[in-house]
Amino acid sequence: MGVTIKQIAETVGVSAATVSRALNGLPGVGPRVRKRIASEAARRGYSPDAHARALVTGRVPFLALVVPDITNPFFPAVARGAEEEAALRGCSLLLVDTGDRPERLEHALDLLSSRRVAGLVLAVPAANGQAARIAGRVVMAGVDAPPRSRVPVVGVDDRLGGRLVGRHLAALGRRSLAFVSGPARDRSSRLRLAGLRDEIPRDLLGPVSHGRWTVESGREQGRALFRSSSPPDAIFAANDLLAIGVAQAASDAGLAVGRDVALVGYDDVEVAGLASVPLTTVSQPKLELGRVAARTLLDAIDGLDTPLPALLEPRLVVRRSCGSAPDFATREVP
Amino acid sequence: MGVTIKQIAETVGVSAATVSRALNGLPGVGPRVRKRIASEAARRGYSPDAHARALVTGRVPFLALVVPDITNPFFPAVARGAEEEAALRGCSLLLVDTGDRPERLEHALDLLSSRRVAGLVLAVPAANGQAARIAGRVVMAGVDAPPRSRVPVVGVDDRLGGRLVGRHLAALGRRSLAFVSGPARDRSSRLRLAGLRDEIPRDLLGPVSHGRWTVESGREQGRALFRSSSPPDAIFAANDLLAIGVAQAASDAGLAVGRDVALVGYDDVEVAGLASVPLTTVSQPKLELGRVAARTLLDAIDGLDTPLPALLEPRLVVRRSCGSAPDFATREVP
DNA sequence: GTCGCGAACGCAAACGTTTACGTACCCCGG
DNA sequence: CCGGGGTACGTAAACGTTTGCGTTCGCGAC
Repeated sequence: MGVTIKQIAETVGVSAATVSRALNGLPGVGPRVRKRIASEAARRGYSPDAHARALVTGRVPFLALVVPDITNPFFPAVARGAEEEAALRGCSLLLVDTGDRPERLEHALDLLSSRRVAGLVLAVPAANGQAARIAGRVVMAGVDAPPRSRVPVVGVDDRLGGRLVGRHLAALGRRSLAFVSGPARDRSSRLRLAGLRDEIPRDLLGPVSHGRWTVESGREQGRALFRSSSPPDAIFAANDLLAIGVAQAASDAGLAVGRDVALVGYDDVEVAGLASVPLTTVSQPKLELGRVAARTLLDAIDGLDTPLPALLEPRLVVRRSCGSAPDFATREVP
Repeated sequence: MGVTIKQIAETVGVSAATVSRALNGLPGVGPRVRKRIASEAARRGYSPDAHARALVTGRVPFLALVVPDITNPFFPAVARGAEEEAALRGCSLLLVDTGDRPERLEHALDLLSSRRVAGLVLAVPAANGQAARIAGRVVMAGVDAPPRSRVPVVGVDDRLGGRLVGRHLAALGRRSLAFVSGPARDRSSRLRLAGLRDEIPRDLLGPVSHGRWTVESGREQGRALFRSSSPPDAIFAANDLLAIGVAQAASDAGLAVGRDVALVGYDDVEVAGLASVPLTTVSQPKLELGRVAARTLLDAIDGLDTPLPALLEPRLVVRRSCGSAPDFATREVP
């Protein structure tokens, strides 16, 4: 620990420059000296100081992933994908959990300007004012870019996801379909609903309600639905947690999910497959989201022509909450 | 971006040293110059280059958390705790997901020796051979240290957790208790069983079985139990995923969890509270685990007298899988 | 024998900070 | 008026690398 290039140079009897070249595999050093340097470096357990190197080369071997809450089952997979891709390019991954505190996002931007990281993968919304400071070193993952900014976005096609659900539900022959959702201002809410509308007959769609992206909110919205005079016999929840809440409300009302009411979620978090009645849902390619975001970012940093914003494809996972019952197994629909 | 201390020094008309002192709040610079420097720095958007600073001070503002699989619902909370604590001390958190590949652990150790990070929080087991390279800059979180190494450990008291379950189960008046567990060689399996034994009458404990820490394994072990001639009426699963699997097996066998069979899990991952019948389980203080681990590590790095290895206390969370039925609410037992 | 040329290596500057040390200056007590 | 001490600054070295440029040397071609 703490052995420098100079020390190696001294014991081998060459200059520091030669050691540097030898260890980096650059030409300009003879095979004999190269061997001696290599073995001496290995013997002393040398590894180059990253900061000195970064100082002169200008390259920083770090990316940061900024998430609102790593505890939310959606993000760990994104993190894993991003880390894998970063590792492929010799980078490590910083994790910044904002916990919805804006100061933490500011801190992440500071990481950039102090050159602690080479780039940022933002999985949280950013304000316009911040766009200027981040040009070329940031990509958004799963969230919109600040308006009128040139920040590349990689996301998942929410409208397509909605269409997949619509197609599936339309084929089921239910009479009344409700849409249970998160905040009305969230684009993903709106796009998933729009996709749904694309694929179902007009008179099938019943009540549309909004709330937060939580189990509790799902339970409340579900309760309201089942209390109504004409309760729906099919429900699309724009989120798995909401769907779980709706399932609880159904259970409270004495209704059996899958028989009395068809239920579809969104996201395919782990809970979905393990719920009391396994949830039919739309699976987001979370791992790939992280992977593509990291790749796009690294390309942008390396000055490659920034590829067009990418829209990944979600997948419908049919389980038992709509009546079809392939046991606990998962049947996928392309 | 890219404005240096010298440039500021030049436009203000002082030396670089003075700028450095002013910006760091050190004495030795008059109030007038200090103001001018501060405002000029703010105007140009200066922030100090982390690598140059690290190079001369020797301090690195990074910690790394090494986990086997960030997708496992146990670790995100640990990460969050570690990151919060690190942020309090001005450090950011690297995430290394080994995916059980040993080379990735080696890579994490390389992070240390190349001084990319100041220390490591290891949530994966390490070999003895690696202990030497990491002295004083590593703490283990939730796993054992390599044998005969002086690496500090912060963990959760598994035996106490087992005792909590034992006490709860003993008070229920069941006749036959089975223990369903992960690999027999894992210490946590053994300790949780030992704690259970501490608190229940000898003749209550029935079959003890082992497998992997997965839902499938739980389902298999559960199936075996319910097929036997004298099936247990209480089951302690050493892991929530196992418990979920056991619940599935019970359901398959036509048994109602909470009535026909009491079931207790371990870990309190999110699924536990959302399962078909909410799971009574032992909650690990995951957030605190990460927090304390990070704190211990930072103290050790700062040369403070390394505090004794810490054992955190788990908590019993009573839900409905043992018969008591406080709705979906959670009643905690101290 | 000389010229030239490439290979192998050394020299030294540079990256952006921090910090020990030196120096000028001011103020006050003698 | 002089000396001493404190304050406000500047100078320069150092941290560990990388890299452009120069030097030396050996060797083949003429």
